[in-house]
Amino acid sequence: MTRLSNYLLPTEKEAPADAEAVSHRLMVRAGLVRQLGAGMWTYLPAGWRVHRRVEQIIREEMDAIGCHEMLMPVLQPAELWRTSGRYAIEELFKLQDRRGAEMVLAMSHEEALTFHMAREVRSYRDLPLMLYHFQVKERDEPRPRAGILRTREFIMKDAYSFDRDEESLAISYDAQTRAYDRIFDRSGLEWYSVESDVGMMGGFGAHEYMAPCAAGENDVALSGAGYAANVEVAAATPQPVVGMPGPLESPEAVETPGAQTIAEVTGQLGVPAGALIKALPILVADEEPLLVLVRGDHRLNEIKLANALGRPVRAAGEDELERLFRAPAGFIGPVGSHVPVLADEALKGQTGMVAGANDPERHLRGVEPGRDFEPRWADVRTVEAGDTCPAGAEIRIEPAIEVANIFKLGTRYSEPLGATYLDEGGNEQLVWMGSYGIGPARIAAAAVEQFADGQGISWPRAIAPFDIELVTLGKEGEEARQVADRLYEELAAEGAEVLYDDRDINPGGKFADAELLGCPLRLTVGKRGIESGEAEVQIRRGQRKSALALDGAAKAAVELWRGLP
RNA sequence: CGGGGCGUGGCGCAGCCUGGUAGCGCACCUGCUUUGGGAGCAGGGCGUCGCUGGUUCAAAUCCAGUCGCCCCGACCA
Repeated sequence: MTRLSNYLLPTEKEAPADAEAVSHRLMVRAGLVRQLGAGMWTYLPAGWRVHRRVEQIIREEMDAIGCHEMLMPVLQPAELWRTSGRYAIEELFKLQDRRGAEMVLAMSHEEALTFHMAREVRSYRDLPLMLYHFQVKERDEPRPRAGILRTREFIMKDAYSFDRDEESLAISYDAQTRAYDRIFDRSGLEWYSVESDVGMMGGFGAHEYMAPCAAGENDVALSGAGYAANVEVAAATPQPVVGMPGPLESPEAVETPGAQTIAEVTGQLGVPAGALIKALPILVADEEPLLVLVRGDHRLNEIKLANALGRPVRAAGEDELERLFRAPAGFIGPVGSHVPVLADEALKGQTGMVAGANDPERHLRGVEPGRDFEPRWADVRTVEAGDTCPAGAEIRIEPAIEVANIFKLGTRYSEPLGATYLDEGGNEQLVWMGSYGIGPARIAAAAVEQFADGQGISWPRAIAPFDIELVTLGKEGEEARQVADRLYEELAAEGAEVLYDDRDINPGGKFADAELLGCPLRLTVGKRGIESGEAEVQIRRGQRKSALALDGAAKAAVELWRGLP
């Protein structure tokens, strides 16, 4: 029995001054969560109920595809992470025990589970396997933010698949995909899955599940034709440049004294930014200079560049510019470059372009890639709103929270940790792995973001802290109290999870708190309704009110609840 | 890692520039009234002013250091 008079639900009229994100403000105000430190959050009872409901949906769908729940430690030997090659990660918390033995706090559990699989799996007959757990992850985030959206400690459902080969991995991956689709459909979120970056550490296929909302940390490129990709990897046809200058027989120097930025050059020469070649000095693997070219109105996408090269990249520093590129900052250009040149596909076939002349006083115009210099070509620019997707529809870009990701790991962990099996022919083979994560807290936060209104939270019914909030306007001993007490029992008998506001405060305060907390249905029992034999029911989303006959009200309310989103 | 901001009762803030023994709203407690949209009146409780050191007769206020928290960017296996 959950009576508000005997429950910890500390609501606040005002949000903490430092809370910006809608979910951060509302979850604190509604009494769901409280902060303990930077990126460290406590779930109060109602908040934890939300988390557990999300967990339960995930649990049911994992179990349904033959993925089995287990539990692994957060505290782990450092040695394991040295073996996998992940010990150097800065986000990894490192510590020592009293004897000085080195330990880590796990930020995910690939090492631990692969370690076990390496010992327990021996034969092709033992595979495939899918396992998961809900466990705390610890990450020394450079910047925790937005309440429970990005924290240093959080609970993740992480599943891992173990297969004989790539084909079998594809089947496991498919099963997980189907389970994930069902999980997000059931959660009541607005969501979609997108292609994502596979990262530098191998892997060869990845999707992220995104929940669009203002507080989202990711930008997603979408089109009406169904294209959906994280801008980290999105590819599209660029918009044409209007007002391009005509071609020239050969590049021609023009005086552009001191013009260092795109704006200054376009201003002095009277050409659109898209007519310029932006030259970016890049260091590949911290040592090799590379001049990367993008159209003047485009932005370089370092992730796409790193993926195209298969090696990490970073912008060159000022001293490295002089030393390795032998060119002055701001005036660098591809014609006569001292270092290799890589050009973005958007520059292919372009004529009449303006490029730096490696000279502070002038630029070159009439430049043609392929004629005046020979670059390596790759798609390395950041997609923009208004570009065209591969199916021909216009791209829009919107922020979204990454609520889950699925990833084909391949043999990234089985190899260093020695997870192998013997095939039918008695040959030792590496196990093929996949990993599949979901952040329940992010699902909760995304739901708050997506469905909040001026009054507060409006939970999808599947993950609300309670199904129904029952408000009585009667005090101890009054009829409205006795009728509500009875209704509470009837609702419970119907299987509803009910929060009963039996506090002795003004009606306005109860209504305001109920709308702030956002349970999908509110039932109100007051003197006025009793006289006409009715209880009032309000659907939180949209705040539509109607009357239910007190006789049979519980059944009717639960029926109504079933039809809600 | 770069930039910016903030630490004064549970929450939101004022006071700091110009040093003189801490205040407002909400919340909380008691009583009476009120009871379908955050109610009224009266009374009351709660503060090492983040911490340490310095200047001074005197520090929330000035100086130095330090810790914590937030925001923007970078980063995010």
